[in-house]
Amino acid sequence: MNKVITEEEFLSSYNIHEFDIPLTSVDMAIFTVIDQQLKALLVKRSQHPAKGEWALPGGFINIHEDKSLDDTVRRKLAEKTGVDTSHLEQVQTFGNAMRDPRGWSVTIAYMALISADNIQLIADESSEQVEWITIENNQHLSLAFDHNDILNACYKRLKSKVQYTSLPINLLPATFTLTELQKTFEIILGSSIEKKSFRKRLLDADIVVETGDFRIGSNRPAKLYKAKKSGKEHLFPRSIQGSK
Amino acid sequence: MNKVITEEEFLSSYNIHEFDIPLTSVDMAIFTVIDQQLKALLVKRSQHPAKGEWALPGGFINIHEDKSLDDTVRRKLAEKTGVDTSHLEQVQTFGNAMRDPRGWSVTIAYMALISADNIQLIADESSEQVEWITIENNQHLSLAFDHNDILNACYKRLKSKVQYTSLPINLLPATFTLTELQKTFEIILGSSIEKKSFRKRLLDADIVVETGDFRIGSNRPAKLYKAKKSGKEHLFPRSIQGSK
DNA sequence: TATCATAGTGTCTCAGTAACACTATGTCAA
DNA sequence: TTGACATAGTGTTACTGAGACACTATGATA
Repeated sequence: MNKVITEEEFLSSYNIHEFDIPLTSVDMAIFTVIDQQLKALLVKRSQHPAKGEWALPGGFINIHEDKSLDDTVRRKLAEKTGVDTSHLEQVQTFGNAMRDPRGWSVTIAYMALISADNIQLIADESSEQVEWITIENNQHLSLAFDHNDILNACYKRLKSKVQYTSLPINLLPATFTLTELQKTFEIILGSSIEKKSFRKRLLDADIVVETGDFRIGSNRPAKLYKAKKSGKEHLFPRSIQGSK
Repeated sequence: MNKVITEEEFLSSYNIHEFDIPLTSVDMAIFTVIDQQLKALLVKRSQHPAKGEWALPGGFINIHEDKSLDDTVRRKLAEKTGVDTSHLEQVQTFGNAMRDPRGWSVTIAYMALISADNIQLIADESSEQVEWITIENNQHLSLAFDHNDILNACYKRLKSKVQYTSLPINLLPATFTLTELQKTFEIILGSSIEKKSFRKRLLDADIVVETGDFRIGSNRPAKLYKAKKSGKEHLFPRSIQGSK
């Protein structure tokens, strides 16, 4: 005969430590553009497992400190870069029995897009070195665990987003010229974009505004723009292709 | 003085049960089309917590049986529907301290698109009832945990996919007429599509082939088509809008 | 003051969706 | 047997936004 128990009774006798459950963590690809190159942040692990290997920043959820996954990710981002606001996007969750020598594990992968200006990289007890590395098509990196796959998934997401959203605007400083913005898009896209098409698309979308200032160089000054902070990422009606 | 230990030593003394880690599970929205309506599969929970409430099918990763997250999801799908092949897509991972009364928990949400023909729903020890419920815009369901949010995220993903991919073809039986396919797209999209545009788009994409058979009704017979099994979901160059 | 380099524009082409009127072909009832 | 009907399927034009590319604009510099 089965005894019927209430939810309270069930919960009071519930002990998570009795179950064989997977380890769950968060990893992130933090992207920026420096010197006309797309960069991602890597850390050299100072702790086991994979000690001494390069990996994506990340780590475990602190169930006492973090209220949500986003809290965990924002905490990790701030720990390494000091940045507290940026575009943050969940990309994909990886989970299997093999990816971590500690056993069955799940990691929720995020990508962050940040502007490189005023960034001070921070090493801490979990990482002896923190560095920007250049991301290119079809390159082979030997990262810890399955972080190659994770980085590739994030890079792929970023590349697809540059085709139909204005999102990569978050990689630039607060003010920028349209040429600088176009260059950034081209770097991610991996091909050049026709100037007029790009400008028309962008200006029609009404997502940038002139600041009134100019970037002065050794030629015609360029208007400086800033992103309109609508919060929403603009979706273009057609994807941009690039060609040359 | 710190003793330097090897990775082997580290792993041999590592015990996951010592840590405060979140519960990790998988939940899924299984979509199909029945009687010209989009349906999702719900189960009535027969176990605590949220006993007696309707919820999305899902459950814990069995770290001994499942090699990967996909294995877990496929296992859950087969347990409820008997279906073993279908379009399966990871949608979003939800994780926070509040969503489950057992404590900090993470769930990886998937959506599955299946054809409704020859489906026999299966109740088991974790669910006393299994039912298809109709999905509509802006409806309010009272599901267990945060399953409302999860279902909405999956529905949103499905709606966005119908605009620029051929993916919803997976909701139909093996053979179908173009009108039936268009109806399905319209149901998900929530608005009607211009017939010629739809047909041109679809036929140009080269993703369906005529079977040679016809659907006989009380009027002109319609050609039956089947999906070309290229495996890849076709991306249309522009999104479909719908209007009337 | 002419040259250069980069900023920014005018305008045509092209591809794919939207609109809509049209034709085609089966069933069914008189 | 035939004509109304309902749904299948087509022809054709308009519209929209990206691509191409030649053009003009404007500051620094020699």
